[in-house]
Formats: sequence, C-alpha cells, structure tokens
Amino acid sequence: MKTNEKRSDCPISSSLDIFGDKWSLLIVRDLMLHKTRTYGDFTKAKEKIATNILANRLQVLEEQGIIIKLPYPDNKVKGLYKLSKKGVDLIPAVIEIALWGSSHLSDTDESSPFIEEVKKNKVKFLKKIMDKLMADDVA
Amino acid sequence: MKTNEKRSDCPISSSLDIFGDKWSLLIVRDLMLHKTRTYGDFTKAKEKIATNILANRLQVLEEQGIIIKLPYPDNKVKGLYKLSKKGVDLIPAVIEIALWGSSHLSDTDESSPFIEEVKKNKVKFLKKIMDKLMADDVA
DNA sequence: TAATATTGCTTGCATTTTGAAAGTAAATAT
DNA sequence: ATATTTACTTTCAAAATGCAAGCAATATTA
Repeated sequence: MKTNEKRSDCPISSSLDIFGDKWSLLIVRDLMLHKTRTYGDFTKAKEKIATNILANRLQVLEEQGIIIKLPYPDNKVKGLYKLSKKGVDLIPAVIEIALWGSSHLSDTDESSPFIEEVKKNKVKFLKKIMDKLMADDVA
Repeated sequence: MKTNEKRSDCPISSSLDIFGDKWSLLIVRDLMLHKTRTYGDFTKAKEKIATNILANRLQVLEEQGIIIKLPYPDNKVKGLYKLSKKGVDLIPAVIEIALWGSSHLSDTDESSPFIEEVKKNKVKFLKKIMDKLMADDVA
C-alpha cells in the first residue's frame, strides 16, 4: 500500500487517498458505535474482514492519526483501539453516508437503532456521540 | 467488478460496496461542481483517472442510478453525464469529506472557492448547490 | 507447574482490481 | 476525401484483496 502518494491537492481526493476503500470507514464505524475495540472485536464484525487487511488498515489509520492504540488494562496481549480527535471528526461524514445508504439502498438495516436516532435529530445525535467519544483524554 | 454482493445489511457497508474506492466520489465531485460533464471532461480532472477505470465507474454509477447519461445536443458522439436525485443526495457526504480533509490534511487546497463557502455557511451552500443541480428535470 | 487456549498479528498464494498505454469504431470537422 | 475528435475497449504488468494456515507471546486451566 502506497499511503504517501497524493493524487492532487483537492481535500476530497486527499481524504480518499487515505480511507477510499471498502474497509477503513467500517473500522471508524465500529469505533464510533462501541468507543473502543480490540483487534478480535473487529474480526467479529458481520462483514468479516480478512485479518491481513484489518492489520493493514489499523496500521494506516494509526499512522494517519485517525485511531490510537492503547494498552489493554491488565493484559499484555490485547490492545485497545479508539478514535483520536481527527477520527471523531470523521463521524459527520460517516453519518451522512449512513443516511444516504439508509434512504437509497434497499435491504439496509433501516431499523438500526442509531439510524433512527440520527433521522430524528442529526445535530443532537452528532453532539451526543462525539462528546461521548471525546470525553476521556483524546489526542 | 462484482457490484451485486452486499457484505451486510449495514447502510454504511452497503454504501461502501458501491462507492468505496478512490474514484467514484471524485466523479460525483466533478458533477457536483460542474453540473454536467462529458467523458473527456472527466479525463481532464487533475487526478488523471485511467480511461478503463473511468468507463467502469461511470457504468456502475449509472447502473446504481446515481448518475444519468444524456445525449449531447447536436452531437452523436458525445454524452452528458449528470447527477440523479440519488446522486445529488450524496453531496452532503461528499461535503463532509471535503471539510474533514480541508481541516485535517496538510497541503490541501484550503483556498478552493467552494470550501470557503461551505465553511461560512454549510446549510446555505448545500441548499444552493442541491437546488441548482435539481433545477432541471432530475430523475 | 505443565499443558492448552487465546490474542494479535504475519505469511503464502490464488484471485481480483488497478493502471498505463495503445487500439478502435463512429461521428465530426477540414 | 482525409484528418481529427470522442468515447470507449483491449492488453498486460503491477498492486491490492482475500482466504487459509502459521506463529510467538501471553493467559488460562488442569
């Protein structure tokens, strides 16, 4: 993976240079909805990411300062991944993608609890979830 | 390209199944900023998309109902691509990505005229650009 | 304490996607 | 009538993806 090549100075293009793939934003999604996750938690997500891809995406997202890896309390094998401030700031984009999918794609999980809440009051939901994720010492 | 395989019922995952790559949203970007574009216009964008990839993405986006191909007036060779309603509805997501890139990535084109306008008043900008794109008979 | 299981990866290899370059057919311009 | 433009398609090498197995460092269980 060549993560250091920018195709242009366009902020959209440069963003997609980092997370323009089918997996990166799903990692952000899982961290957004669960606050922290271990490596094993990610592998248990229903989309079934391959472990080599997961390891690569976690590394890229960490290099880019979007996620942070912390030690797991009282366990030297496990690690805890969480969103950084830069990662939390990606949530509005992820939410817009979720809203689009939920209103334009069939057979998507419309009844997902967070989608309903977002539709009811997007600003309130965003504030709530971003505040929660930023609550503890985020870099 | 297998565009018909859904990894899960999650609206984020299903959205990324369609446009989770480095090019699709750049096509949406160009249509958002220029209203309509020909095939040749897309190839002239600064990111230099390969023509085989462009042809494939245009086909997928059309199949998915995100873009519409219209005949070019008085010319049987050219075509005109434009966003459908479903495509216009992707603009909020694209804008959030642009805002994120613009505030978190260095060397992005901060001074791009539309980014400044979005930062000044996002809701107003969105309304203006979406209204404009929806003005003429959008499917 | 010794054997077993868990965790977070890495490796090998086949398949799929991407990307650069060249090619092509239809239509338009000269 | 010839040259050029337009919108692709084809070819082939390189890179990314995905599946399965492997592995070393803990942690748990007997």
